[in-house]
Amino acid sequence: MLETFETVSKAVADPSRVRILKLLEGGELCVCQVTAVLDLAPATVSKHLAMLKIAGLLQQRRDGKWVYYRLAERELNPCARKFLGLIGGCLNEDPTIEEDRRMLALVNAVPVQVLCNEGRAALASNAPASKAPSCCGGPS
Amino acid sequence: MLETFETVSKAVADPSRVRILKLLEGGELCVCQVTAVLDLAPATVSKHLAMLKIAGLLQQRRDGKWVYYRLAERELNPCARKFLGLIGGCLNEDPTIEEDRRMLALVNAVPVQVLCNEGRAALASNAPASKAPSCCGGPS
DNA sequence: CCATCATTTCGTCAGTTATCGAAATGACGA
DNA sequence: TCGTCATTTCGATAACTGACGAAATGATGG
Repeated sequence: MLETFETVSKAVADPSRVRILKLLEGGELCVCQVTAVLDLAPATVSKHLAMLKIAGLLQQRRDGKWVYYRLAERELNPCARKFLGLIGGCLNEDPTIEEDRRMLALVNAVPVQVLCNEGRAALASNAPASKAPSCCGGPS
Repeated sequence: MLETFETVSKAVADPSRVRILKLLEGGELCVCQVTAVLDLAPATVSKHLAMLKIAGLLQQRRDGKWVYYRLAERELNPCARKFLGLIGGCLNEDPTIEEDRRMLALVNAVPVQVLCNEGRAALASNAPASKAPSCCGGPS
């Protein structure tokens, strides 16, 4: 029991992994989507996801080339359930978490295939229109 | 906020520190009492306690030579409060935690001064009477 | 004042962890 | 069957952490 608690609490005791958990509160995401939001190397993100899964906090689903992760629902681990509940009630107004949610909105506006090919570059065109002076979408 | 969460969750993500928190659910204890139960070096215990205090999970009180720690009550940190609540509902049947509680009962049966002088040796006489064959307290 | 003693801080060591790039895996489509 | 591509695993590196003994701190009691 203490060992399980340790596994889960260590999994949660890292900002990148907490950001992932908060992202997944909005529904499942594939690895490349999470990677695009966090702006980390795919290998790093994959490892974080694996750790969260081992702790019983996440579940996995494969769909073609892509692997989707989501918050564990029927997880057998009562400790993990408690931690998920705690995190659900936390950090909802944290600047980093809010920024991640904004970034996620951009990510969701792009098909997964495009995102995987282009990475964060795929988001630029849909971004807050900070540039693009000449045409398309000006105040008319 | 994320930073605070990280501090608190890292503080909780260590078995020794969780054992301390569970011990203190029974009320305040001085450093040497915690040290006797955990069977770690005083410096190590002091560091753990300091970390838990910085995270807002513990409060401190000095009484003469001794420093007493207790679970934070009026702590301003909502994150710490949530974690304390979670831990309060966890691990109550964990073998290590139960053993710590048994050891704490022995520790509480000894005056603090004696405990500080003799360390764990002060507990032997009150222990499950595994030795002491000749006199005093036989079944008679 | 000074010695004592509980606690804390300092310095160090071994073990762990987050991160990355490179290579391996595994599923899809030609 | 073979190449492509998302994901994972491997290997290495830098930073962090838990543990300890030794020294510093700080309050008590003579």
